[in-house]
Amino acid sequence: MAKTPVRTRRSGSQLSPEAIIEASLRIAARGSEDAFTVRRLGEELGADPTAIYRHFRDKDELLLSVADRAYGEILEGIPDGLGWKDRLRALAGGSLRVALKYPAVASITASRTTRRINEFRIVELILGAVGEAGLDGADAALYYRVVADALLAYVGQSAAYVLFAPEIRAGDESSWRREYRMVDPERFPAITRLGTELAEVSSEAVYDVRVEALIAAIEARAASLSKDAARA
Amino acid sequence: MAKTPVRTRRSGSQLSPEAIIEASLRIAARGSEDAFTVRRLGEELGADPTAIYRHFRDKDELLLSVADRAYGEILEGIPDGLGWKDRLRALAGGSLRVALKYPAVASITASRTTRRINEFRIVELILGAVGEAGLDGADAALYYRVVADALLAYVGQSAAYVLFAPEIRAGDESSWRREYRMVDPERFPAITRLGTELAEVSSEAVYDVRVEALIAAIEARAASLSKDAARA
DNA sequence: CATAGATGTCAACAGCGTTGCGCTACGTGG
DNA sequence: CCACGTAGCGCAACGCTGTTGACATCTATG
Repeated sequence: MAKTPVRTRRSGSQLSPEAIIEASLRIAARGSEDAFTVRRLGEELGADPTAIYRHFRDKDELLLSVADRAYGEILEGIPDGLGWKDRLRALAGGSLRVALKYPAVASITASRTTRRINEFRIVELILGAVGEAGLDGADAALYYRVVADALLAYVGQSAAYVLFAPEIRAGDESSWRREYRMVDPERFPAITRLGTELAEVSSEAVYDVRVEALIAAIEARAASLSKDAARA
Repeated sequence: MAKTPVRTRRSGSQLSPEAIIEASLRIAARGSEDAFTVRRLGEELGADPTAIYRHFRDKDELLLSVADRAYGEILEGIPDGLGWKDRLRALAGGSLRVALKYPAVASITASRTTRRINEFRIVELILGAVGEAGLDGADAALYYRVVADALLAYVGQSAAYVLFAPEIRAGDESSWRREYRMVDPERFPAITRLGTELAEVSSEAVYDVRVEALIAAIEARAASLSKDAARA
């Protein structure tokens, strides 16, 4: 009784958590062309869809595992030896890149916690960066959350956007060139005046500004702390 | 032949776009206790679920209309006569409040464009604020997008979070007090050291820091512009 | 007054995540 | 070395989702 659950993989076993996670990433990488469903996953694995439930409690648990694998991919792209600012920039850039590579995963996981190894590594990375910037204790924790939530929210939003059906995306994208050009100039003078510029803003530029704003906020907090210390 | 579509409501008509939107908001306001589905909406209206399709092409169009109504609710809460910073703060606070009031709507709409009247008004509000701060042209457009995307992303993330089934949310929330307390201190020294502080960060504080970081970024950009102008 | 169009009901479809049952084949205890 | 327990998998099915087409009704208008 109370056998220790044996970890030895059966030779006859066709599936494994690893194989399922990799198949999930392959499907997720196809973006909006291929929905990430349990049935599609079974097809990809050449097995019955419900066989997945022998390896993961439900789709949510699978998703968290897949997400953590994606976190690993982000970490791989961050070189050693960077200062804290460049480390955060590399994290931000890598997060967006991986999120857009696996949008189906990123869009669902953006408001979740995986509680798995690679998430711990990213948390440690951010905490290290804000610590290097000069924050500690409650400040470090607060600014960790600011950075983490901001990155997750934005990459999740971007991922959800590229997941939309092409016709929906086309409608949203053209709105700056259509509906926003036909507003009443009396009521909406700024929109009317900046119509051209609004249509030309690139997502990359927006992302850059947001990442730099985060870094500046950390720097400002650290500076105000050292000023207080000097005054005392 | 090419009749002008008559706008007169039929007396026998039980439903109307307005009534459907209001019923949608009632359901959405119940959060995770009551799913926002077409069938549930029919029940709320005392009508057949598919009757909705006589007033909206599909659920997406309904959702955009509902979202724009919610945008109106945000605008109602913003008093006149505020400076640009306080206007942005009021917008941020109101957005979060309304998003958490109707999470089902906010979580889906956060990466969309409604192209409707109240969205225009919010765009005009933000453009006015960044203009007052001293930005114009491409700069105003860029920083509009920074503000709008940041607000949408964060309130969408928050809304999605409160929509999760209670047991999922409980797991995520307790993770800082469980899994994150049991990590290997050798590999994750910062997590180990800051475990207590990490568990105690409040979402409100995180939101405040993010909003102030946005405002600071706008201010910094405006300052660098006026410096350039003075130098010339 | 007749008719065309708008509105609502109903049944049904395809797709989703998930569960229970039955079969097979393996690893291990006796 | 054999029998047994069970892990792994396939199959059918359930309840849920958004959506469609056929049909009925009722109203405003020519």
